[in-house]
Order: sequence, then structure tokens, then C-alpha cells
Amino acid sequence: MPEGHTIHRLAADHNKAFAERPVRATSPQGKFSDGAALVDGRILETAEAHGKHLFLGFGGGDWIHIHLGLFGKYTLGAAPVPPPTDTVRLRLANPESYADLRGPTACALITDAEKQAVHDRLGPDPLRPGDDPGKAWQRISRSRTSIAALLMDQKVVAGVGNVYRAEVLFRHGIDPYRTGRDLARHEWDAMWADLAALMREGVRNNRIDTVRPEHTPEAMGRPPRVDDHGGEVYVYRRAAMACHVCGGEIRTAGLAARNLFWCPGCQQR
DNA sequence: AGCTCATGGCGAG
DNA sequence: TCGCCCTGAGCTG
Repeated sequence: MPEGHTIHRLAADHNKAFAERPVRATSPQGKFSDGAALVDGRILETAEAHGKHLFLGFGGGDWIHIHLGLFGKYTLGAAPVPPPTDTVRLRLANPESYADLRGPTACALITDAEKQAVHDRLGPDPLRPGDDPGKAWQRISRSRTSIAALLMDQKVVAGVGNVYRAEVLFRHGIDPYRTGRDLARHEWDAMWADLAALMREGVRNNRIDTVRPEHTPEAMGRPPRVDDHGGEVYVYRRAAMACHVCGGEIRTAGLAARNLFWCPGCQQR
């Protein structure tokens, strides 16, 4: 289940395992048979990520555009390739490695122009070197929408999902319901820098950890804990539990069809 | 076996 | 704002 760090990691893993060599492409599920046939046996030139979008480039203006959505999942492994199950939308394989894609929202063959259109409708990505936080600030600073909703809007910032949004707001002591126009430029710049650092670590470890060393259970003299999604976090999915920092109760509420989590004690207006 | 929920996003009203 | 698409895990019976 993917936020931007997952996709950047997948791009790096694809480059390592498949780039610059011919690759076999199939669609055991059958829903991408035509696309797979078009690239089967060709050289995968490069894999690239922007936000939660993955692009596999085969030259000649042919790209496979992949978006995992909420349920999409990749299984990467070393040969031998296991027998495919009937939900594998796309399987890439060479003599050493394989990659199985299941449940994506999008898996389609697109042109250079279509790829560019995707980039054009996405905001800057903290994981793309050179991307400009000022572009996001232009929208944020003019918006009456809550910063919690803005952070999830991929046209504003690309790659942030429900975990990073909750965690970065906590780490900066920002009430999720503050509007974009109520935010100060320095607050946004600090959040952007923090997102870049957190997400880079996410790419490295393939999981989301956001708890500062001084707030770990050991440092706080509390029993060790395990968060149920594979990383150590402050507020995400910790509704009604005690805040690691102030001990207050973590709250949750629906916001734009997603669950928002925050600590009212630590995140003041 | 069937329900609910999940780190997304789209299009119809 | 709602319904819908995609899959699988973790419950409940």
C-alpha cells in the first residue's frame, strides 16, 4: 500500500533489476495482455516515479503507466519465477528477476505526450530533485481549504498520502484544520524539507517511520510498541491511544473520504 | 463464508 | 459528496 516513497523505491528496484536489458512481459490475469505483448522482449530503458505514478520506459515513446491506487501491490523477487496467480496484471521477468503487479488502479501503455500530461497535472514531489516547493506554496497560500486536505491533493504536492500527511502535521505542531492561507511560508518550507527527509528514509527502508529519537519508547521510558502498519509513527491509526509526547488522546475524524488523525494537545491552532 | 477496512483517485450529480 | 474500481488481511460467524 503505497505513498510516494513506495513508488520511488519501485522505480529504483526496476532500474536495478531490469533496466537496459530485454524483459519478458506477460499479463497472466489477461487485463493487460495487449500492452504486455507490445513491450514483450524489448529493452526496458528506464523506470521513473513522480508522486504515486510509476513510468516504465521502453523507447520509441512507449511507456507503461502504473498507479497502484489503494490496493495495488508489487512483488519483486529473484528467479525462479513462481507460477503466476490469476490476479497478476503484469509480470516482468528476465533470467535473474521478476516483478508481479496486482490490483493497480492504472496499468496502461501511453505515449510521451500522455506521460507529459500526467506530469503537468501533478504538483512538485519532495522526492524529485529540483522540484520547487514554491509551486505548492502558490496554491496553499491562496487556499481556504484545510492544510490536511491540501497535503492530500496531488495537484498541490505529489506523493504525500494519508500517513505522511498526518505525521508531518504532527511533527510541525500544526492543527490539520488550519487553512492554507493561514499557514506561514516558513511553516510550509519546514514541512517540505521534513517530507523530503522522511520520504527519502521511507525509500531507503521501504516503510514509514516518523518518530524522533527522543520520542522512542526507550527514550521516553515506556514499554516498546509496535504500530500495526510496519513503521513507527506518532498519530496515524492511533485513534484514542495516548500521544507519545503529551500523553493526551489521539483523535480521528473523516476528512475528504479519508481518516484523519491528530493530537489536539500537540497540534494547536 | 462473509463482512469491513486499507498508505487512491475518478467521474457523476 | 457519493459511488465505484482494484485486492487481500483480519476479523466475525
